[in-house]
Amino acid sequence: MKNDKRKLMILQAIILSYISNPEPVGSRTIQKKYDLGVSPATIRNEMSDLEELGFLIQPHTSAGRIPSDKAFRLYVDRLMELQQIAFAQQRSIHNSLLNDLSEVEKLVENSAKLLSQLTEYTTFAISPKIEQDTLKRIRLIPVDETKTLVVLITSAGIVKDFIIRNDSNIEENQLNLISEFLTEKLANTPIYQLGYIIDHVLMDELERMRFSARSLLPMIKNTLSEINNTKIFANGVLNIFNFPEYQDFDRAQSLVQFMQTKGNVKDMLLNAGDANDIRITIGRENLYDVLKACTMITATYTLKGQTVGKLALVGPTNMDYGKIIPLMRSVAREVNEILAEYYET
Amino acid sequence: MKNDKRKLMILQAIILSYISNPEPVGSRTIQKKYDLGVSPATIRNEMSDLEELGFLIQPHTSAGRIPSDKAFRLYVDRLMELQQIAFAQQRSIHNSLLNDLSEVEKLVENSAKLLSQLTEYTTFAISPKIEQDTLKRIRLIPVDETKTLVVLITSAGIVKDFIIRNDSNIEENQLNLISEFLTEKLANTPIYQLGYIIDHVLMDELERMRFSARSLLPMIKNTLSEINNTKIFANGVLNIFNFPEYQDFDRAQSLVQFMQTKGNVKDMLLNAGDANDIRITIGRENLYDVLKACTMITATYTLKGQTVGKLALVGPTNMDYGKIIPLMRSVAREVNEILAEYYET
DNA sequence: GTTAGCACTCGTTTGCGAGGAGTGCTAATG
DNA sequence: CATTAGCACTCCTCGCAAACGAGTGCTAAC
Repeated sequence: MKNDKRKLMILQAIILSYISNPEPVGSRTIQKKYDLGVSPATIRNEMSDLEELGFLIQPHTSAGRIPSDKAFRLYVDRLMELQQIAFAQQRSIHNSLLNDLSEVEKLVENSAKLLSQLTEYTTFAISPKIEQDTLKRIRLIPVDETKTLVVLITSAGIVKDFIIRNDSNIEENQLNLISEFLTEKLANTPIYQLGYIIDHVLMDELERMRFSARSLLPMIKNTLSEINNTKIFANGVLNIFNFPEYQDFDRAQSLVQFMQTKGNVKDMLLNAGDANDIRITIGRENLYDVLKACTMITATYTLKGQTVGKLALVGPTNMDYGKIIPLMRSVAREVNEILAEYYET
Repeated sequence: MKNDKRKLMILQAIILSYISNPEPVGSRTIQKKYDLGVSPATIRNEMSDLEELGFLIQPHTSAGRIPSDKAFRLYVDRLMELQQIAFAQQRSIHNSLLNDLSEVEKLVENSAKLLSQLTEYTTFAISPKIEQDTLKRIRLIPVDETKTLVVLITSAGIVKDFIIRNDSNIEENQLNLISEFLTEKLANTPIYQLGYIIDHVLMDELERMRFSARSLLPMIKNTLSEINNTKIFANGVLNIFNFPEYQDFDRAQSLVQFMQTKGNVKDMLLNAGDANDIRITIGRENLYDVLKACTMITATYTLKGQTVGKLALVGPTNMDYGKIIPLMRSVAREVNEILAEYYET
């Protein structure tokens, strides 16, 4: 097979045809659209061989053939030509991502949204886990008599804030003192350890220091667990209805249902594994049943060598890989570069 | 009509049947399911009258009849019986909403999400506009050498924060001084005026005061416009595919398309008008063409007499009003009570 | 006024034949 | 001996007509 150039050419022609028009491809179509210098009969013979080899599937006797997952895998690995991204588009991706750098989370969210717009497929992103990150600064700001804003800044420059309620009014000065105290005590502590430290180390100290605000600490501790929630961003879930494999209403809906459930998507992304480059899983290669008619492409965002987020694209197995892959790569690369440039400190 | 009790009973029976099963209702069905003590022939005569009066519609000669928008309007206004909400459910709504009180925006967002889960319909919420609100406090917090977190707190207790970049490192002390200065100067200024004041009043003063941070002000001003964006929260847009009126793929998709566009939804909600109680628009009563096969129910969130947000539910015209309306009322009432209790200060 | 009876309407389902796209086999060809 | 023309065969799709049935509207009887 590896050396049978004509078979590969025919397979490629079939795949190209199927990508641009998701219908079974017949031998005459190949001859007409991609003149390979042989007659339909010859092509038929080759197609028959390709089917035996598992690269083609015949929906029924008198239909043409469609490429199998195995064929797309071969195509992606060896046959495909990646399209060049236009400079203008590259630039527009870059600028679009620079639009909101306020938080890593925003950047990740926007990258997924952008990719969905560019490809018209479904995309997901998972926000950075800050558990491993260490605290850099904590600040308490009065909102009103009964509410206090807690702002956490991690060493990766990620900002998290939440509001807690106090039993009684606390003076701004007090809060400032507490902020300094907490920052001093908690700086460089990994986020996931904050709760423990607050419980076992700080509570006593605060008492001794006669801060009036001892009641604040448990509130802060309780909310800490929530901010650790990794967020899932989903875009263009509805585009699934445009996938050729999902013209069947019920199937599409069950996939949509799956995608709507954040837990599923989270598992899916976390299971996708890390990789330097993008990673492509085609059809049955996917772990999840509902995805076995889709191709998923994932990329990893890293900051200081640590994985801080992931990007995933879900599309039909007959997507235009030559176009989609460079787009995905481009978005992922830009994000990683921006991360390095603006958040490395 | 008003006095024709039997007609009303028959109409009600037809509506009930159509609510539980969205298919044209025939005279025999009515007789069998809702024994009214008369024969199908009699019912047929009445149905014929009801059709003439505009309450029933016959899809075609040999089909049963379906209730018109006018019929649902009558049903909602005069025939319907509201179901009691179970105490446990009431309680679960209450608790669910109390879950995250950190921001008014969160509360509003969660209320819509909750309502969508409870009803399995599509819901929207629009977040409070803070333009009219006044600034209470502004605080600058260093994130790292090149980034500063700006936290705004409004007098309604709404917190907005964003990150700006500085040209050069600014000492924490400096930032504290600037925070105090800005808070002093800008407190009680309506949010929408902040930009103007910064430009025309503060720039000079800062200069005189020799703060090193003059460059921060333009950045703050530029970002102000963005945080003013009223946010739209949409939930369960996909549930539209379950509406009986939208089994047609293209129609459903055009509605979904409409709903996905935040601008449309924003207009829709703002046009819905304010009201103390919920407001129901059925079918053609809706302004928007795409909604003319839907019922929209809206509620208003108020704080200190001011509208701070809105909640909307979009479902099929044959929704179970007796169940949905109490749910919607309950969620809206809970939110308003929580607003009054926790944010009134 | 109510109702049984019945002819009539019209959408839906079912079955069937024609049409057509495409294959696989066979035999001829260079 | 690989290639190809020719042709029978398969099987899906489309269109159409007949059968079906849910429901109506009218009429005549109660």
